[in-house]
Amino acid sequence: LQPTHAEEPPEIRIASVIPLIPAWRIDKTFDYVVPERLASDVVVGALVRIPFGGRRVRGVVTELAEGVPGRELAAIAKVVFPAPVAPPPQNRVLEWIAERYLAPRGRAYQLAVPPRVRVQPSPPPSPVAGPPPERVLAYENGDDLLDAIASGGAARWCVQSVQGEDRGALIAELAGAAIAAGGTVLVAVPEVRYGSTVIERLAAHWPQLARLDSSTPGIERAGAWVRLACGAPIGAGGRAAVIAPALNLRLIVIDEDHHPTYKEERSPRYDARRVALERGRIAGAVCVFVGATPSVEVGHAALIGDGGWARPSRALARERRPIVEVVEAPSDRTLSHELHERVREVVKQGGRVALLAPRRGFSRALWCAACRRSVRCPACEAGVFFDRTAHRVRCPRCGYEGVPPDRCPDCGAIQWRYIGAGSERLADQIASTWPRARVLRMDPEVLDGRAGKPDIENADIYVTTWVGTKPALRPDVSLVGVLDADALIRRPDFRSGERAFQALAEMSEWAGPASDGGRLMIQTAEPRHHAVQAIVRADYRFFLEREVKLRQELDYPPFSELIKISVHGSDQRDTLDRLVAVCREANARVLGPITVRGRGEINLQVLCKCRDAGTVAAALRPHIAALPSSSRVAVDVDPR
DNA sequence: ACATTATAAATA
DNA sequence: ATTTATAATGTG
Repeated sequence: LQPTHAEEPPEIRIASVIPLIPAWRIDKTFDYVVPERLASDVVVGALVRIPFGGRRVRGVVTELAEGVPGRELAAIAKVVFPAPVAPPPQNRVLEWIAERYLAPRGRAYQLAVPPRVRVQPSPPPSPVAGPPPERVLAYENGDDLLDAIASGGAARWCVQSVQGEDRGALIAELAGAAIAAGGTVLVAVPEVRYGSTVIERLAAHWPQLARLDSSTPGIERAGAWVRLACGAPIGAGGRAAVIAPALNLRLIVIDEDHHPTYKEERSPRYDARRVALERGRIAGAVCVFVGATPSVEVGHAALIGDGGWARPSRALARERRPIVEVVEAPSDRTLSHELHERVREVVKQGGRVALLAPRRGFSRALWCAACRRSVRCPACEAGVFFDRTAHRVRCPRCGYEGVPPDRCPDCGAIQWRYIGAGSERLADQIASTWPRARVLRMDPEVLDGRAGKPDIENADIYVTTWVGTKPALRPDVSLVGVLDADALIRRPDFRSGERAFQALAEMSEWAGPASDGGRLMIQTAEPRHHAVQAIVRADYRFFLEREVKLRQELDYPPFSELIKISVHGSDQRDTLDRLVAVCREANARVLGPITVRGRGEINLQVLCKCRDAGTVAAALRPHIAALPSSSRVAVDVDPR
């Protein structure tokens, strides 16, 4: 009856692969034949090597199908990594990152790829139980949080940790709850140079902790990656930890979510906090933000009941705070009479003091190491600032700019010192005021000096800048003096209030509880500012409610989502205008353009306020993809 | 006529 | 990103 088709082509297995090539031209998948010998290893999410444009590149499998190819296909050469790096539902997170942050898919998939080293697959280690819950139960709603972790499913929580809390131990309790329920855990910590106490605490509980932070060597990171992909119970690292592989993910923890390092500054410019929420939603995991000063975005969600909020009792928060004094900042001196008296008292009693001077931008003065004279502007004799990255000197008064001289014009010495002018001068001044006190400057320059760690335990007065105050390096002090809180409060940025509050809260924590003699003195011209008052009251909610109101009035996050677009020179003005038109078409409100000086070049910049950045990003995508590679356009979704 | 270099197009 | 075909420019 039916004629037999003698040459019916047989069905074969076809894999769709996204090549790991960061180009808009390759923002799509390519089909390959799966050879019989690789049939069991080529799964969705597998990292493979494929022939591509006359060479071999790596790629990630996004789809598998049985069928008849519409054209002749090349074959997958081999599987590169012993475990899939982006199995579903992980691949959906990567696709989401490519979409939201306007990156070619190949670049987004690159995030899922471990360091380039050969590793062996490993059987999942048997899960070790965590510490029993104790600290978390001291918080309001702490029991509900444990229930949420135990029962599984997507949820978001804000854990507003009390000042002085051992967050490593607290997070270990949460992780223990997830592991006890048969799930796995990823913990992200701020990426900082001097290590993370939270990771050390976790490693103490779980020797098999998969360490992904940048301080662990590449080969070990690749090992951690494969262990997680094979089902290891817990991994921890910097912002990249939120895209690490995990099987049966139940809990994602973001430690100190206000920290700026959660924003990736290279493409794809993702915000790890936002990615964590999306991954939690997709994977059905609880997303927990832990910190003493949660960002306004996280705090606002907790405030309006979008997710849970575990917080310390008011009594506990007050018990942990230092005595806080707010004084008028003197205009003629650096130390007010009140602060001067406190320092004198403490030093007399053999206690220790920390004084904080604000750092002025990234500019430093240039000093001769021999005669200690600073380089002056040849045009107007004012002191010049030295820009280390551009290796140029600039005069703030007349705008003179030039190459720094080879040798000192006064004594001919060839050795220069590049020193933060503010803290250097302050340290000299403090030392001459209290000649018998040992004064130590704790700037990054001093800490990174080849002499190793300075003797931080053997000084009476520490003089430092905001950036020099990494928690890991803080010696015990009984008095912290903030010389100029206004430099924080008055910065020209809608997050200045938030940043000021967070910085002051850190200083409050450094001072320690009043019961141990801790005292914080803040010099400011705005003693009634809510960032300052919230520190006095040790009341995060006090700050949050006022800051949220301001954000709402100005329609800034969390009431809008931001996209920042910048183009290189003013000759790109029409490119920018076209993109702005697209944003407006997508119902974004556009501020600017403004001109921004960055590293010698002048950029044009606009800021888009969007109801949903995702839809505006989707509208922009084809236009960005079609731009010639010569046009230097940077789109930053969720800028910081 | 043929080598060298810039440019665009394709990559399964 | 890299290769490859194609056009453009240069050289004896």
